[in-house]
Amino acid sequence: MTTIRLHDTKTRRKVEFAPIDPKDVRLYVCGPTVYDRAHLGNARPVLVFDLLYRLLREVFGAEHVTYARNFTDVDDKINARAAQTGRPIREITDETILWYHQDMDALGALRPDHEPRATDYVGQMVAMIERLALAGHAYAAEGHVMFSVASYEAYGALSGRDVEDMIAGARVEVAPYKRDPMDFVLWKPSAEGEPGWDGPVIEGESVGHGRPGWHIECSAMSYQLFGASFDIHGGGIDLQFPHHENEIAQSACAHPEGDFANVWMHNEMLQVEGKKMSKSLGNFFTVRDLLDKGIPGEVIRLVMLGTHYRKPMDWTEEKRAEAEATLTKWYSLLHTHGFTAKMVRDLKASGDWAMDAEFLGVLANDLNTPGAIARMHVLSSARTPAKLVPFVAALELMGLIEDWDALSDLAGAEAGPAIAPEVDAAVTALLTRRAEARAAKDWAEADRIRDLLNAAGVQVTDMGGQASWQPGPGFDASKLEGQA
RNA sequence: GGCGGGUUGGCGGAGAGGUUACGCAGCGGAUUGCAAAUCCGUGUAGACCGGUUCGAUUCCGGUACCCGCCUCCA
Repeated sequence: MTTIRLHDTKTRRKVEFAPIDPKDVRLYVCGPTVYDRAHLGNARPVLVFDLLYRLLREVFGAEHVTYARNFTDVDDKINARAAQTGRPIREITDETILWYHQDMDALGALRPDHEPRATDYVGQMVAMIERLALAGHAYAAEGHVMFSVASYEAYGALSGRDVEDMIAGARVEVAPYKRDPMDFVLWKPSAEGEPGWDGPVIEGESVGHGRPGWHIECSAMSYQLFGASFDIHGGGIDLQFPHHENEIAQSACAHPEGDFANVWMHNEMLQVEGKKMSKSLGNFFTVRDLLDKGIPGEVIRLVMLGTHYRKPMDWTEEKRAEAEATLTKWYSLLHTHGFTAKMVRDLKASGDWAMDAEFLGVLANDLNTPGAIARMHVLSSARTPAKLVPFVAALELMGLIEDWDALSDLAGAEAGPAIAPEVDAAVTALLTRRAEARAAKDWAEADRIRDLLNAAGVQVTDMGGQASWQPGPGFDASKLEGQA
């Protein structure tokens, strides 16, 4: 069996991945707060952990891996959006979840097995908060329930921080209801009109109407779905502190019988043309923006996987173009070798389906996707359908082809603007004249016609004595007027 | 102020203490009437200064620069 090695943030070392139960490998990833379209940065962890999910399924068997990714559907940003638009919260979160699914589906990300919504687990959160209070790790104050950081001595282990240092840094929020500046909210009161639930009962007294703090949801939901110990917890590096540190504190104190997550994985951030993506710099865009511009999801996916997940990744126009060229080349290659949905099905059924061991080994080495892509380039140099099978298997594992019936569309460059019949007729007429000139070996005239067409952005290709054409960059039919 | 990450050839981007990353671009060649496409060949780079070592781009220390987190954030 392939050995998977993963970089564990907590120990800052690469570890051999040994699941608690190989028949039930459990992966939890922090999902989005659903108040708006997912931006490109949101797509990075989705794609990184989608690939981890696929790798785990490949190695342990699809039926032995469970992937959970939450939706945070209770949050001040959502409340603000509701207040600002006058729309019901549930309508906003439902709509955003729908968008999220559409956009991530377009990137070829598999749906997780569980997508728990925070609001469906408030009861479990309340129970966990009460449990923490009973064990002396939480206290009620002014309608809030706070987690007492001082009660958990291992606090800071994940992010390598020292509580004393952080207080010295003086960037912690001081609030009157905090016993200690580092303490964080488990439950907070809701005002009139804000979403709220009956709060936990602490020392025989109800805390009152309110809503959960942000961190508790992941602790409660992962416990409900996976139990006190599970294998991998993932998310963006920006969540390492405080979100994940707080999750650990809550889970470890509420369920000291478990280990919570054995391996912690964090992806680095995304930049755009060398700069942090931000609305003020004007380089902020959503996944939908890119898709609407005609950039296929596969292209976005290949660009993302072209940088190792633990390094900052820069989204650039140049990378987009290179990824698009690579994919078009690969899809055309398979198309010309006659790959179809049926052929792939038959290959899988016949036992001739084979995963390249080197490819899988590279990928299993802490999800080295750039290395895996490099290996795919080597595998793609095979020139018979049978020898291309390892390449095809790799392409599938990378999630770069979901629907083999779409191969011909993918292979034939992106469907450009429709060609008007009169333009087609004009080009064809010129090509006919060029064919006559070529037949007469009048190369000067033949090249003159091709130059003319090239000037209008028409790409002429001579194949097997036949000339064909496609609109290329800078295609402008008006330049052909009067030339036929 | 605290914590962490990065610096690789023209560009992107990996692994590995000593032997080809890979892709794009470029250059040379095959093929083609010429092109396109394709194929073959071609690149000794590793911020700077020290140290360890028979040998370091790869390990250790320092310097410089860049970036992220510490506040909602993937």
